Amino acid sequence: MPGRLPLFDLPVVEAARALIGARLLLDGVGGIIVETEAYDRDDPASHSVRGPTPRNAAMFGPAGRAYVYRSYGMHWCLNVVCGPVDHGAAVLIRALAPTDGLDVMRARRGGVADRLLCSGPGRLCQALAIDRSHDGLPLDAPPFALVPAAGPAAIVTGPRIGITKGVETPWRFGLRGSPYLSRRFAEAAG
DNA sequence: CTTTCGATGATCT
DNA sequence: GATCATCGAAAGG
Repeated sequence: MPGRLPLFDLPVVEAARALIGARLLLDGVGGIIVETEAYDRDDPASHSVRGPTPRNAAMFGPAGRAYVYRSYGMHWCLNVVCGPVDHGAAVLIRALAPTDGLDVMRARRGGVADRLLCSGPGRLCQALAIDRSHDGLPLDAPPFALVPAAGPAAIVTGPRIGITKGVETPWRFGLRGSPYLSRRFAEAAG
């Protein structure tokens, strides 16, 4: 399987950490992943908790593919399916530090400040023009590209955002100090 | 600065 | 019919 990345096969929480610092591009447009969240198979917050459905089918397929779904009727969200085949776990990509195709992203995002181009799961999908047509596609092959981080990243951890179940599980991960996070992490004082 | 709230439609019960 | 893995504008301190 050419181009397949080892991190795809990690347990989903480890994969969510490993994806921090990786570069994600679609048609050459994108940036460095700075924020992720893990969603596991029997996780009350996960779309996969009640088993396969038409919407979440990609979560139960091979790792390394995209799971794209519509959120609140108007946004798209991108996940990386991770773990064993058919396991039903995925990493939500929540924010990028934009590095490639800035002008394209600015146009798609209606001229917002650069720090808001990809600082949120809905925002980054708008900036990269991700939609349902990308559901199930491999993320390490065209039109996508996914380049792992060169070395270990400084990672901050906290509870996931916007959910009503599993609210205390600390499966949100961010690149420490990045100005492109969708929200700040509550870092320890001192 | 913070909190609140409407938009908007697929998905699942 | 209820529930959203969100965003941005508006209102309040």
